[in-house]
Amino acid sequence: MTRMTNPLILKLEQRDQLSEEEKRTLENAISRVRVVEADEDIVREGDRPSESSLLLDGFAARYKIVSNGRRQISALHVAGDFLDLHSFLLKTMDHGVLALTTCRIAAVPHATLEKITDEYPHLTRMLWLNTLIDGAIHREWLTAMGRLSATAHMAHLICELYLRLKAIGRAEGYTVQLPITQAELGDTLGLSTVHVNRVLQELRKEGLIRFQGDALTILDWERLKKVGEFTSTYLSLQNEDR
Amino acid sequence: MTRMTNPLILKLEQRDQLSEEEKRTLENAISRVRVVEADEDIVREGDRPSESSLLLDGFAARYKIVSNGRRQISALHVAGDFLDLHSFLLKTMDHGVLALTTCRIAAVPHATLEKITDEYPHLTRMLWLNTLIDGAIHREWLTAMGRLSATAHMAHLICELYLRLKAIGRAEGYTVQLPITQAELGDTLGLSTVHVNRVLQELRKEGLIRFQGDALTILDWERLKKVGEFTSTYLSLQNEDR
DNA sequence: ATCGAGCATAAACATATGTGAGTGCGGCTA
DNA sequence: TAGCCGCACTCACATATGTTTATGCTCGAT
Repeated sequence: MTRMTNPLILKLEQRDQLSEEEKRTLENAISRVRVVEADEDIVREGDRPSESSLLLDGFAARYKIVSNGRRQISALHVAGDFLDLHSFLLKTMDHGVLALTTCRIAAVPHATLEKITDEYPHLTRMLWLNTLIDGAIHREWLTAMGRLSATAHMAHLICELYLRLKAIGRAEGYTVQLPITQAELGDTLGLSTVHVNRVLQELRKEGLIRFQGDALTILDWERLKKVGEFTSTYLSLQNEDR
Repeated sequence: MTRMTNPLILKLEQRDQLSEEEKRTLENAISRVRVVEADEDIVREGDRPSESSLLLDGFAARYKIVSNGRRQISALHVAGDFLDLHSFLLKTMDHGVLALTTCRIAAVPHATLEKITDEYPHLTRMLWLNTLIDGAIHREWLTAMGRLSATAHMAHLICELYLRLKAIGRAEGYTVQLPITQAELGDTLGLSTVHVNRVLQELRKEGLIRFQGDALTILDWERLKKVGEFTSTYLSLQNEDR
């Protein structure tokens, strides 16, 4: 993996500058890369990982199954995201992580993370920041789920995913590849598959999006943002001293 | 404030041991204590705090207002919780924090936090852990909101609050003081006030809880846990090396 | 070239939860 | 002591979303 293509570094450098040494440290932190096929578990609930998984390519989801077999997805992840950085300190996984598409995953040993916290304070803060952004996204999803209509919630999610994909260079104009089924979107939004379909029809009919196959195009960014009551503050896309 | 009563230290020591020096450092981190009355804002959306607020006593909530004036509470906080530790690295508040009761609040300057990250790696990890637990709670709420019935969701919340209050020594047997109105519970669960009332009636009728005034008593812990599909893993109440 | 699997879509119907408009209690405040 | 205000609680009715069942694509496998 060359430095230029490491999506984690890309992600962090949008939030603050990294020194050459910090970048080198991050690259050396990766112990091995594996491939997980779509629909396979990357980490399971109850696991106590000794390393954290960094998603290099593909789409993954954190999820939980409740008693009647229903599933809730609590996070969607794209290249550059850590899938379970929290397991470094939380130890036991309270949810599973699933590959939505074929995923390339790098392993970062917890021992290495501990060493980073001992020796590289600023890099430690940047990793901490990474988990704080996850938390900010959780809060935003909670608000959308609790207080927005299904349509607004979907619009909100689409805005977020578009910006996150754009931030790692995976948008072409207003089009992104989003290989996520309507059932998976339902599990993300807390909706039934049928209702996801209704809501997508509505967004299409309103001329806000096009979504055929995996290609999602935002046709009217301003109106979509308005429908989804979306503001991007919580994604911390600004470069600041941290 | 004497060491014995510092609820943050109490909280962290349940998760891992702290050295005397770490405890002293935490205590010295507090620059001043203020009191905020019920229904006042502690931090506002859009603020860029230069210090983080540690709740010493009282109940507080993180919240967001959406366009039609509806409110969603994304976190409930009790003594020992940081209300906006994340603002140390996220910089801009993407939500507000509100006092639900009279609150005693200690200020911890971000400059002090930065110094801690430079000099005390283990203490840094413990603060990071603190925010990771917030994140774990968010994920659990997402699952409950998306995939549990209103009744189960309420049961789940009650189980969580009971354990969190017990963990800081604020439970008497199965009774806790919970000075939260039904409207606030609705904003937490994403429900209307009317439905909160229905759901509480049901839990009472089932003999699971008693809730008069502020006193909440769990009458049948096992069945309440079952109704709310509650397991406490996500609260990280175990003591481990971190 | 055919088949099957997975997925998007549709319609009819069911229901959990929301809305609007009240009542009444209990505790402050004057 | 009276009056008010916030809060718990109720009822009748409205609706957003769920459920069940089915159809027909599309694409990969054989």
